[in-house]
Amino acid sequence: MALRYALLGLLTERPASGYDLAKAFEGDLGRYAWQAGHNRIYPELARLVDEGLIERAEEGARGRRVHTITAAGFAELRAWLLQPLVSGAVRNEGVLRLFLLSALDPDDARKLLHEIVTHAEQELARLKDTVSGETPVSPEGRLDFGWLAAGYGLRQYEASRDWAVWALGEFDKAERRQAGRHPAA
Amino acid sequence: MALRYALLGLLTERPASGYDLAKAFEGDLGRYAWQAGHNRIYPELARLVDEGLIERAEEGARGRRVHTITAAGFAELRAWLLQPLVSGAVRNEGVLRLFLLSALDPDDARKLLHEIVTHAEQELARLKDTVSGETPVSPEGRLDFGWLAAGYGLRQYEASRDWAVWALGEFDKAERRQAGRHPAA
DNA sequence: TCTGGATAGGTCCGTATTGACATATCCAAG
DNA sequence: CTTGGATATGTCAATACGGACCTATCCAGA
Repeated sequence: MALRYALLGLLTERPASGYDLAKAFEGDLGRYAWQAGHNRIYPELARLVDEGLIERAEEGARGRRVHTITAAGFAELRAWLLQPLVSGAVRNEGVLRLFLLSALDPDDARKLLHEIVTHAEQELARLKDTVSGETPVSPEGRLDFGWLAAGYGLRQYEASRDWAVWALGEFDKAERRQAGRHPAA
Repeated sequence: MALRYALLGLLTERPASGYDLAKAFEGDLGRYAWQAGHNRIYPELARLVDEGLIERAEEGARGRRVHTITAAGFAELRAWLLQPLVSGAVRNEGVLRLFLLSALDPDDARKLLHEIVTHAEQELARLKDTVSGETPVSPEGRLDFGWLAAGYGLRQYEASRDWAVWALGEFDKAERRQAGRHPAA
């Protein structure tokens, strides 16, 4: 159900072809929020057309077909966005790995935590550029999806990094406690 | 593919029945990392047994069958956890809504952002209790999954709240810029 | 004793999703 | 003028998943 809203949302920014939309999912949208390939997008676009939530223009060059959101489509999107906050589907392989970290022995776990910190720092550098560099408004004066997403990603990675640093400290503490309980032979 | 690792990971903490595992997904694990109902869990456990990654004990009361991770299962889990960081499947309806926020007109968007801030504050209060209250180590001296997860959730919600506050500010700025461009009639 | 809630296991069906395959056009660089 | 890469759209089969449904046991409290 979420894919259709992602598509409707993207189409409020500008009319787009399935190909354009597939590319949009390759950015921060796909990294933090929802993923979809063209194979999933084309059938869903067809359904949205059937339901009158979007309109499809005639074929352009290379069979390109541009889609535009309708008033009905916008109403549907708005209803979904404003419905009471429920934590719906959540699926994040990266975070799952973080959670399962304590299954490893301390050396492995620490190695992984250090990697997380390094990785987060890299992403932070990239995102800082995006957030500070890009013009924040669309021609009509609306904030840009990608820019908001980058701002979110930035804070997300800061949180991840801080968590990893905290977890490293906790691993150290736990180990010291164990050492105290079983003094060196 | 991730479900199996989640199950293997949970079984490194302690042997568990399918029912126990289903409950584990109702906590912070399911909220931030990966969701699964018992309808997905039972078939996957059967597959893991077939592949020799876990072992299933005889039936106890109410047909309860306790599963234990094998050495092979642990090796599989470890390999997955230590494999180079790739951003795998990500799916988060809540974050998607945040990203699509700028599709709304400023008043609606602001309303939603305020809700996000309120909601985040509530969750923060709950998580602060968990993180500060619970004993951080298992009997064998290993850090508790749930506790690490709560620590992550805490930082996550802080990031969400900060983002929403930042976004609110940006909406204000954008609106003031628009007002400047089209002075009040 | 009986009843409701928690424990415990499971199936089935429709939809969502992914990976692989397939095709055609446009265009710039060699 | 040809070739490779980007643009563009699709299908199909296999798997993953979620919601709904079903059964049965244990036990505490009314």
